[in-house]
Amino acid sequence: MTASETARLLQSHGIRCTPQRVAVYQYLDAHRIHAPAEAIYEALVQQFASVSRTTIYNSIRALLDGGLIRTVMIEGDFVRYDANVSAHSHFKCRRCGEVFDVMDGEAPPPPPSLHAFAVERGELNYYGCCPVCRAQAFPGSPIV
Amino acid sequence: MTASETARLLQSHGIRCTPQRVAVYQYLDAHRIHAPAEAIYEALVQQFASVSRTTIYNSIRALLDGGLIRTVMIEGDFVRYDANVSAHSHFKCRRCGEVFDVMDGEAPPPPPSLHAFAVERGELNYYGCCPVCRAQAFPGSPIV
DNA sequence: TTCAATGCAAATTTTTTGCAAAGTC
DNA sequence: GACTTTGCAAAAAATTTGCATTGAA
Repeated sequence: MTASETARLLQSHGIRCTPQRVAVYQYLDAHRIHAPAEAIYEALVQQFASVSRTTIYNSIRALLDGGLIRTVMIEGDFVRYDANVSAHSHFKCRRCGEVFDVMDGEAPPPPPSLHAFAVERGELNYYGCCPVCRAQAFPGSPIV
Repeated sequence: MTASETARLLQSHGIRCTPQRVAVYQYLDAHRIHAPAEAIYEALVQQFASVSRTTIYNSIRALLDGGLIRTVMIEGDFVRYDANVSAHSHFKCRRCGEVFDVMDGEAPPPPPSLHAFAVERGELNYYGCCPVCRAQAFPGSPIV
């Protein structure tokens, strides 16, 4: 996605455009690794030597408010962000820490006890050990 | 649950007993509000004037390792803890911040794409507006 | 031109660490 | 008695805030 396409996307979501905001969105869109703010900062500092963490957090907030990105609340010491806002869930490997997309799973509809609640969204996370880490733990076993 | 009953419970889970650990577990068991470490600290400081946050975090870690409590990863600036380790999910009201138990909902079994992953657990969160906050937003409407 | 965003520095908040004293088994 | 936990102080890490300067519409 080019910078001007991204700029139009932000504007169509009511987000004022700045080069930094465009770059934050482009980073998250191109690197679907559920990056935390610090990773975005480290990537953007290559392009904008003087970019600040404040701007990263400001840009993230603007993109969240516009609905262009989403938080991923999963075990870890920081909040992760995801440019994939379609229905899907996540798996976190407790060994290597990586967060995987689970495209064929999504939160079930709200159960009866939530009938009086206004439910905006559901979020489904799985935890365990990924195939690569399993292979390291049990060398020789097939990865399936 | 008395202190000695709690002490036996911790020991049966391989957790060494101290008065502070017993109190942390008792607090979480009695107050099912998905408390963060700070709330536990504020409660325990009433009983143990000299208790430290370090001890709260140490105790939490011991209880987590023993499987007596569980983390609740949901939007917010801190980790919450839950003495209810049975299958259930959570709802967070984005207006008042409260986290509700959803006893009739739980994470679905891992979908096909996770077949090569060792899945330890699933976690299901909902977000939105609780009945009380809805009533405040739309006065006069029935809470259902 | 007007209002909003950037970037710096400093503060705030949550959680972790090093270590001597005290406690558990 | 051996080893662990406690609690203090300090550090670390993530995020927020105040404010002067710059930039977008």
